[in-house]
Amino acid sequence: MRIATWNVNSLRSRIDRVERFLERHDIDVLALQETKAREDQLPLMGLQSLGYDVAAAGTNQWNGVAIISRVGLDEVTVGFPGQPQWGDPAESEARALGATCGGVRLWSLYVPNGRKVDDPHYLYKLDWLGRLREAAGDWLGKDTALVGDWNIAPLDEDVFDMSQFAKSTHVTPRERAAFQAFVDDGYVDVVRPHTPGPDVYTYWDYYRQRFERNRGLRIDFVLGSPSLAARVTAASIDREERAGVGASDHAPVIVDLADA
DNA sequence: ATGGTAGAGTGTCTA
Repeated sequence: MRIATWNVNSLRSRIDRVERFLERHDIDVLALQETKAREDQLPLMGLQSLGYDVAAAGTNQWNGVAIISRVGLDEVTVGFPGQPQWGDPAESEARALGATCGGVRLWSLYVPNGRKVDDPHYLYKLDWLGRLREAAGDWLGKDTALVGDWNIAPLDEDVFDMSQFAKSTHVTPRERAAFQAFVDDGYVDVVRPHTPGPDVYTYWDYYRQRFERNRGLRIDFVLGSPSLAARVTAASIDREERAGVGASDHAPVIVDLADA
């Protein structure tokens, strides 16, 4: 089974790229973030004609998560137990969607950005991650994948220039500790071992031709429970998808799983 | 410190 995660930065504006991506890589399950669409705005027809079911959460113009699957889409859950709220509850719920697809419990996660270190959104981000960790502890014994845009660059090597992030979110010790806590609990970054070398980035800002100059961040991750991590046979970052006119600012991350 | 680009959708907000 081949799963993928992609911060698509608007599903409606990029539906053609999404459909081509699914076909090009023969994807079974795709988790999306920043869909920026209400349920009634989802472009379903092309996806369904390709054989996929779609589940989504999101009601505003900034967040939104979805799971697209052709191997089953069961036990769909909007939000995780204990998930903190921010503003409109519907906005908060648009950041986590769980579903069981082909025997794997998959969570499409859009971790709060945090905005600025002195912004209340930063504390919301830390609280959100802590609550997710509490909930995810109960899923360690199953085939679980926590995938999506974590809005954290855990290591200096995940950042094109650390000096530019001296006062920024995404790299602070508290955010990195919040990420590391999942690893300490037993969740495994299943992609890094399969992407050796310096080209680890998954996100390049639209500003200042950051992609063309390869000035990126690694903030999109697939964390697997021990039993899921043991099934991983391959993983890659689809940098091609970030190129050209009409690209998202994130690249998709792809993971292959052996049969259970 | 600010600005640069993109997407939501019309006046800004978010990233």
